[in-house]
Amino acid sequence: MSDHVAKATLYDALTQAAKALSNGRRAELVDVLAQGERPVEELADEIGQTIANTSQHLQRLLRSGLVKTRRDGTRIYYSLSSPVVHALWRTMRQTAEEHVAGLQQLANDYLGDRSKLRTITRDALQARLSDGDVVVLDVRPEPEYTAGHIRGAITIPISDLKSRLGEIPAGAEVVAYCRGPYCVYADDAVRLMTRNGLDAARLEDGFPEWVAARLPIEGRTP
Amino acid sequence: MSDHVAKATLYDALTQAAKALSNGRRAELVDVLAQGERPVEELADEIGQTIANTSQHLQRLLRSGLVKTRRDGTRIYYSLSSPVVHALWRTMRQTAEEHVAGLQQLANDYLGDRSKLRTITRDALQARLSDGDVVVLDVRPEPEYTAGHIRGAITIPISDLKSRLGEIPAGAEVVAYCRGPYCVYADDAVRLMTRNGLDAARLEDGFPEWVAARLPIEGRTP
DNA sequence: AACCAATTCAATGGTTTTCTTGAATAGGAC
DNA sequence: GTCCTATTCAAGAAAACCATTGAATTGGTT
Repeated sequence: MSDHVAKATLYDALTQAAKALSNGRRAELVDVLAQGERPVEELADEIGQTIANTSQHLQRLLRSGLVKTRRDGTRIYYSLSSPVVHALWRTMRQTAEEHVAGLQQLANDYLGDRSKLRTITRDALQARLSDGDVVVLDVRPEPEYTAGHIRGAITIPISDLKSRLGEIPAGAEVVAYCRGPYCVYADDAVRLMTRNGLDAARLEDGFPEWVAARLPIEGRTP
Repeated sequence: MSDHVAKATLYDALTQAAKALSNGRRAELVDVLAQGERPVEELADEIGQTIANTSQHLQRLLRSGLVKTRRDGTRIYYSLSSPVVHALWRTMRQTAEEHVAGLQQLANDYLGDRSKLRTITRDALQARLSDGDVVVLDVRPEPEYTAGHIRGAITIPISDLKSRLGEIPAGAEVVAYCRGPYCVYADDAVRLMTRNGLDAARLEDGFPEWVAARLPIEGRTP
């Protein structure tokens, strides 16, 4: 093999990870998988695609090594191969935020106006956790809470929140969190709780970042 | 716009940076541009493509915001928009190294056997720089040396090295460096010098990593 | 103005991606 | 074994991507 061809082949291989993440649907999948393992059908539902199509995207991720699978009876659970994959996704996001034209507008279109939402940083939340005067509320779908959550958090998925507001301990401030900076669940939760007279704020970014910062968690996530 | 469409559009936009880097030729371009700005014709030569094709790849990078241009007379110089772009390229590379099957084999095919090359870490080199008993040799093409190089390094492009071996100060150990871990120039230089009785080693990775580590440089790079 | 050099543009054809649809497979329950 | 469920496979069409070719632009030089 000529040097020229060998070089081209090597650089083609070096871009495989980028190719795997260069599709919006696969990016959504990685965003969900960063919360923990999930079976194909649930993933298809999360990204709003057919099962066949989702399966093909997942196999693309599998071929490039970014995810792995585990069979349990008739179900096949997908999960990220390692924290490096989530780090790549975060770096990619950051690069897009800084350099891709029009991204801010698209983010606003999807996320809505966040200027009126009170947010709290990871460090601030951790500091207040030890004081115990704050309720941490996980509003992600139940399987993601089960797979792992912030230590001491309670779970009320956003879809149930309206009818289960009464379960939230009264008196303390509520901090809601979800999947990350581009997830709207916590936004919706804070708006709903505020309208109902609760003192609510949103944790900046989400659970995977909490894990990456090595802050205390509990649940199945190792 | 429905929420569903807005979300898909946002995630599509978030993958733009990955899409831009998801092609081997564009990855090679970023690797070269990480050394400093270069005009189109030289870039085409570096990646072994036609000028028209190189121009189109560069404009793809430009549209996604990863590079910027500067006109000087009849030439147009391309450069990376910010250090974030190089960080993305490094993270991408690292992810591929850890997860893409067969990458090690392809790297060996192109880089050859490195086991007999002595290498020195960045920190070790910096420590010895103050002692002054080491010659740092930049074997990249001249324009890249001019754009910026390790403080105190001398330049002999790999293409000229054989006929200019006499210029290397005798007596001291020589440390050669080039573009990064996937660049063969320093490898070739160390082999050539060793065959000629010089005491030579290769700096692990290359100039962009030296810059990223905020070690001393000189030349035009800010 | 005429010419030249560097770069971009536009059109073409071949390849790869992506989604859809419907059939095939593999493990579990009866 | 037969049925059921979760997932994968296979085939096809529309769109995007990529290298090639030759023409068009833009700024500089004579």
